[in-house]
Amino acid sequence: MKVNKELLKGSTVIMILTLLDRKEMYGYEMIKEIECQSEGVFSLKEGTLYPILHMLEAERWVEASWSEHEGRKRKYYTITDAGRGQLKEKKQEWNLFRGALERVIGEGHA
Amino acid sequence: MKVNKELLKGSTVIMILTLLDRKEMYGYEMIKEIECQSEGVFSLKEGTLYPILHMLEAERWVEASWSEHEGRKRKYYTITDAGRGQLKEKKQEWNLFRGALERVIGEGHA
DNA sequence: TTATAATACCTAGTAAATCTATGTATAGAT
DNA sequence: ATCTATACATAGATTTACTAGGTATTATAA
Repeated sequence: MKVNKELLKGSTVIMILTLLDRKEMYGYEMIKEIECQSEGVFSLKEGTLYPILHMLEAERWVEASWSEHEGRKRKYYTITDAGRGQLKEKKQEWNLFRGALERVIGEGHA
Repeated sequence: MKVNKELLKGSTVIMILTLLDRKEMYGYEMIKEIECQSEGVFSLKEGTLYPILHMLEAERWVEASWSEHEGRKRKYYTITDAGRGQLKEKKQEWNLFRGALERVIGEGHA
């Protein structure tokens, strides 16, 4: 499929980039935030999130820096300009996907 | 993730079951129909569709029967009651997923 | 005081979904 | 005669996310 292949990856990446577009965050915090904001629907696993964060860093869509908070080491991520561009693209992709699926399954008039 | 894992499979299955809930169809026809109704966004490959149809049949969500039309053999699929139940469930799942994602990425107020 | 839960990061291996590529076969158009 | 469209099918590769495991610190409860 044209969009969906991107979407499975996209639906996670789009959430991460959206959070980082609001403020810098660390991985563990993102998991809790996504769980909270989605009202428990998404419970991202660490084994899912961390590899994605490393990929985002390799793509230069985010930047990471270590800092210490109350004896704990945290890796804070910030979004880059390229990341903001990607976010915009992925949001358009999501709208395209959602619109197309709903045309097929007939939401809005069913 | 709780929903997404189901959704990648689900987004295709939900479309197939929706089509079959309207009328009986054969595989090749479904590909063209989905492509048309989604305005070209989804172009399901045969290598994707046929294994799914066989799975749906094994799950007893659809039933298949061969018939001939102008010298061509077609395998027509019809939805079962169990299939209609699944369709209802998958539509609820889609709404849950869409709602949760949009709460996180802030559509509706962004 | 010791065990457990919560915080905070990481990776290897596995499972699941879809795609690519390929095969068979017929009908119609060029 | 060859190419395109129709119509089915499967094997293997790729991609994505999960499971399961590992390290380490702090706070809480038994």
